[in-house]
Amino acid sequence: MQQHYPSSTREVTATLKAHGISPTRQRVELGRLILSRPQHLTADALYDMARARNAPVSRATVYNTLRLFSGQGLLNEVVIDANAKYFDSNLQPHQHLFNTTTGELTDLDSNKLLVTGIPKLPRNAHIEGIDIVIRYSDAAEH
Amino acid sequence: MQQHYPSSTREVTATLKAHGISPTRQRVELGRLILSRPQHLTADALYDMARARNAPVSRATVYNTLRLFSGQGLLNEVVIDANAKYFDSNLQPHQHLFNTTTGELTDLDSNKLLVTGIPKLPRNAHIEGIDIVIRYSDAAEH
DNA sequence: GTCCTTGCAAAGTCTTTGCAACGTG
DNA sequence: CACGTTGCAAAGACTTTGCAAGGAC
Repeated sequence: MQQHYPSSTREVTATLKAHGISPTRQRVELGRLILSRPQHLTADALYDMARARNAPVSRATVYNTLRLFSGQGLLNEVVIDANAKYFDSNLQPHQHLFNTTTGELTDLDSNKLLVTGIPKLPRNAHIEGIDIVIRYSDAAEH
Repeated sequence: MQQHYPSSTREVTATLKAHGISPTRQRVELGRLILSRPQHLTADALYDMARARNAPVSRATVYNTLRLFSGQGLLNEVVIDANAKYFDSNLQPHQHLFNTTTGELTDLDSNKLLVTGIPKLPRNAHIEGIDIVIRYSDAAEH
């Protein structure tokens, strides 16, 4: 199932409504910034982005909106390390490639990676997800 | 290669020295608590543990010591989600099983899980590690 | 004695919250 | 108008740091 990334005001408004979120000006602005393509943003990066586009929004609203979007299934939270909490607009199952030298985070298609040997879990256990992060550095180790 | 988990004062002292860490009373106490077996502890849990054993150590020292131990390769940091930063005394390659209902975090043997399909990285890229967390819940979804 | 370590308290960072003003229907 | 939302500033959780007192060798 392909994912759609809404970019226009109208599209974002419709997406928010479809997820039970009332489309205020700030939410639509933030939605256009983060939902329009697969990407990973921190709260701070989104805040800066909004200001840069002359669509200033308070930090509180950025945090509240990200929390709301995640709760309503519009974003996933990705924790790459203790100091980097990203919100990911790509909702397809996928994995991450993290360049520890540059901090660059890229997506890997789910169907390219295969994990085998997952142990049996208790009968009532329900797997919610498998998070995979491949970390690599650019610098050669000497 | 099997890993040894030092538990006596003497063993921990030797381990610290072997890693270039001067074995002060606080460090040896904390080392005995966290290095003696494979486990995952947060800074706060270690702090509480030390107090419970009548080996009180300040929070600053707990944080500084955990940072030092990690930097010297005695511990790994594991981030399971945005609100849970653990220090893991198991240095063998392994993966994590995280029960989202109870918060329980268990280790999986590296050789049971197999990941295939890792894409080619640039020539000078060096894979530092592959972090895998399988999240599951106890509750049945109705 | 010299240098490193500790513990306290203060400062920092990131995130959430209380609340009055504001907007939307 | 009623209700939800925003923005500010304050509060919170967690972690780091400055510095004087204390400890290791």
